[in-house]
Amino acid sequence: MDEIVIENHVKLARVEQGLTQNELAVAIGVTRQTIGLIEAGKYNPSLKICLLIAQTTHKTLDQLFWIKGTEDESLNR
Amino acid sequence: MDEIVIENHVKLARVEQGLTQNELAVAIGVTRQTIGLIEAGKYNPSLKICLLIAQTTHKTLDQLFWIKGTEDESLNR
DNA sequence: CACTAATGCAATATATAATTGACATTATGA
DNA sequence: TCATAATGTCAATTATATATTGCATTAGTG
Repeated sequence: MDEIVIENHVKLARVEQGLTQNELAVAIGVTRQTIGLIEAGKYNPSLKICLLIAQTTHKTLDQLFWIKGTEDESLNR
Repeated sequence: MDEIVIENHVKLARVEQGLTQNELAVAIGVTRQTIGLIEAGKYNPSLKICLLIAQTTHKTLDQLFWIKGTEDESLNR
């Protein structure tokens, strides 16, 4: 369960909505730092935060997050 | 960020694959208890575990997890 | 019924996500 | 160029996910 790498399009989705890291964070109810770390892929967020990011940015979970090397990786934009 | 309720179809997906909680847990590299708690909706798993469950059960994240009350809730089966 | 696999459920321990506060750096606009 | 917004990052602390162990309960199967 440890070797995998998670990639995401959170930054892309956020910018598309014209939101700053802080605005997204406040909308969801987390800290700016948490958003920054998630965007940087620095850690492994909770499902709840992922779902709230998806809801706020009008994306699906699958569009936002995937395992690096997944075959359909190029599909989620 | 706290009032929301997360629902999931992890149990359904696991049974469809003919796996026990323990087999799924071992395949993913977590504990049986972790799978049991996730299926029971008792807590809020990490994205990494969610992605590994999706990969192992051949489901998408969106098919497995959603916010209760989401309009397209009836679509993810 | 007896035996075992599968699941549920606690208590405690550990790892790590997430917060808080602060400061540095990089845009960006007046 | 100056000012400020936005982002990066770090240290310290808190909250919580996950592991571990053990035992109880349920579901099948002989």
